[in-house]
Amino acid sequence: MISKNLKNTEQRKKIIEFLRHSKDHPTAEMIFNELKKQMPNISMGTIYRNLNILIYQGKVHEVYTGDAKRHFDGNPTPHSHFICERCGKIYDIEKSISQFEIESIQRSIPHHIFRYKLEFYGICSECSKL
Amino acid sequence: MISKNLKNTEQRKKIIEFLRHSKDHPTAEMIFNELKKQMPNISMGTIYRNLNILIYQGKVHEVYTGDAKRHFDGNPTPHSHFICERCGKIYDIEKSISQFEIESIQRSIPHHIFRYKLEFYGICSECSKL
DNA sequence: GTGAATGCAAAACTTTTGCATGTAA
DNA sequence: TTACATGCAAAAGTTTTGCATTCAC
Repeated sequence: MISKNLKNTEQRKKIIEFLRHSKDHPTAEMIFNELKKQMPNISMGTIYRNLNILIYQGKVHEVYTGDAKRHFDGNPTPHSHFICERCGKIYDIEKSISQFEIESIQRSIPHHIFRYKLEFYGICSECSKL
Repeated sequence: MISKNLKNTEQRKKIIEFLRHSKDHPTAEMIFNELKKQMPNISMGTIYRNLNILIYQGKVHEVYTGDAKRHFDGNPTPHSHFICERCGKIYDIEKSISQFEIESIQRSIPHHIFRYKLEFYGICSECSKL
């Protein structure tokens, strides 16, 4: 269970900050390696514990690419993803589907939608060149 | 690398068949436990090896619910998912977004879309009652 | 002061793999 | 006959957890 009285630790702040500015959807290990430069003693346990809190709070989202690792996304603006099946790279896509479509789907089901995730899979423009 | 001359083994047939008829997006372990009733010696290695082939072929899809396990979906008709954040249950949603929206997004990016995945998160009607 | 968070290491899990054997085509 | 597939067990890899200590409030 996640406490209601969270503390604003240096580690947590650094993790959020890093994810806010990161464009490449890092894994826990990538975050760990990056923050270790500033905080040599930071541990994987701390990374994962904080990521799970941030996800629970909705401040961070996960992207699964099929590479068996979780990728984390701290971009606060609504967007979707394109995942290249050749190189595994994740691209942000600004354009999303219309609110109208979402509302239409919401009306058709008895469940209460809080948020949604839209992911595209294919071959990216870089890989197409090869 | 996956061979071009796949063989139609009893195990592979049973895995596809089970997924085709399953409505509840089982994990590898659930598939294993189910098929073990008919084939007591079937192994997890076989389950995973086949699932990965079937995914590669596009006959089976994966759903990530946030519970750290992969869930598998052999429903061949186009559909999206609603994932309950309380109970973790995955519901199929028949209604999807219009082809027009997808084409519009395709035109806005330089990458080549093969397929997409749409997932909704929230609280399901069962959990709302509690 | 007190509950929350950290670092470290061990444990828990899921998924993959090596290898000898079996089997579909 | 010969690739491909299986079963078994071990290995690999990611994520979680227990515990003593530290830290934010």
